[in-house]
Parts: sequence; structure tokens; C-alpha cells
Amino acid sequence: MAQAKKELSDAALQMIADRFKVLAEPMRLKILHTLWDGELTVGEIIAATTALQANVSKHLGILQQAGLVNRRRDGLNVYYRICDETVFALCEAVCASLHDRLAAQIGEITAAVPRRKRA
Amino acid sequence: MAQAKKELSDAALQMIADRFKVLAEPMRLKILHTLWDGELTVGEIIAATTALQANVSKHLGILQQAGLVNRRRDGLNVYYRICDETVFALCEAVCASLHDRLAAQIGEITAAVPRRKRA
DNA sequence: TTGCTACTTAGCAATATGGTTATAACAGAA
DNA sequence: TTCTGTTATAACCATATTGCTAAGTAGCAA
Repeated sequence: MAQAKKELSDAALQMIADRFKVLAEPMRLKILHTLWDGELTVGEIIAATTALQANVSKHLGILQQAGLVNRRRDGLNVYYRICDETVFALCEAVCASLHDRLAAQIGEITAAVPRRKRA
Repeated sequence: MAQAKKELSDAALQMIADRFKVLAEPMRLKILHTLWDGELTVGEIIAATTALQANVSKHLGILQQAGLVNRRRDGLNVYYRICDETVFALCEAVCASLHDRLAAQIGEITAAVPRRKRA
């Protein structure tokens, strides 16, 4: 998995960090989650997230500027969709990692707990 | 790639965002980069990153709390190493995505540039 | 034009974070 | 013990970000 180390300039590090930063907000993840199965209008995203319209719009702008979602106007509605496939892989990798970590912690604490009704 | 959508609680979204947030700082990425090939002491990391000792120590603490690096004391020195393999995959996926996006933008702007010495 | 709906942007307050400096804690040697 | 080298923590300042409210823009219909 771990390839040989390559040189990384400060500019490159900044770009990578910026990409992670876009994904580092629960509300943006929630929005991406609503878009998981396909494109939606802003109104539909607002309804699905129960967030204020101005916030959703701002976050969508950030996601678009990062190149993660695409914008399409159709009459009064604006449709957004995920256009960067790595979003799925990134989120799933993080979820898997978090799961593994918590599972390991459960194992450790379980061993320390006096048996009460360990199934 | 995109699996069927699952339910995600706010707590889950927060955990995922927190993980991304840990990776969303250039200095932490730089530290992880120095650890790419194996464990190093704090002093070695400081030398490799040319950052202040207090910063490196603080960032290492954040990385450790997130479960991304491991801490091992040996005499006066403390060794850190990457202990979450997903770090590699995440960074490489982001780099690939950034590369693709920039390459696409190059293609678009190239078509708009009056041919000067397009090789 | 006016009016309506859908969405975006501007400005503000509160919170959070990173870098810096200074100090503290830890481990070993003398 | 004292001294030294290594790492961690505390306190502060400056910056950045989020969510909120309010105002503005875009497209369509009458």
C-alpha cells in the first residue's frame, strides 16, 4: 500500500490539505450524502438536510469550487450532483478506518470490564 | 464505486468530519509525509519539517489522538510511526483527484489559448 | 412592467485553530 | 542530588470558519 516517498512542495501540501478541509465539515458531508444517489435541486437538499437555505447554498458553493459537485440550472431550479468519484472512496475509507479503530477499542475495554452479561 | 446510501447520524457525520479535519492541515500532512517510510523520533521530524518543536509536538498529539500515529518511548527519544494504513490510500486518492482536475483544466485552457508554441 | 419562486451573496457574531513563546515534565548521566 | 537533552503542555494572539439574518440576483409568468 505505502508507495515510495516522493517529494512534496508546500504548495502541494496546501492543495491536499484544502481538499481534506472541504470534506472536514459535517454539514458538507451531509449534503454529499444526500447527493449520493444522484443529482438534486437545492430545495431538495435543503429539505433533506433540514438546514437553512443560506448555509446550504454556501456549502454547495464550496463543494463546487473544490470540483466535488457539478451545477446545472434548469429554469428556476439548480441541480447539483457529485462529479468527483473519489468522494465515495474517501468517505468509505474513513468510515472503515473509524470502524476498525472503535472495534479495537471495544475489544480492549471489554477485557477490562468485569463480566456482567457479556453475551 | 458508489454503494447504496445508508443512514448517517449527526454523530457519525461528526466523527467522519473530525477525521478529515485531522488531515486538513499542511503541517500535519508534512509530518505524515516524513513518517511515510517508517518511524522517526520527534527530533528527526522537527529536522525534516523545519518547524518549531512545540508545533510538531502539538500536531503529533493530534495525530495520535486520532489514531493515525503510534507513540513509543525509548530513553530520551519518542518514536512515532503511522499506524493507520488508510492514511496512505486517502492521500493518494486526493492527489490523484487533484491531478485529474488540474489536467482537465489544462485541457480547457489550452483550447482557448492562441497557439503559440503548443508542442 | 409587476410579482413570485428559487437560489446566492453580504455582513456580523461566536467559535475554533494554528503558530509563537515560555514553562514544565520526563529520562538518563554524572 | 544536579545537570542536560528531549519532548510535552500552557497561555496568548491572530486568523479563519460557521451559522445566522438580511438583502440581492436570476428566471419565469402574468
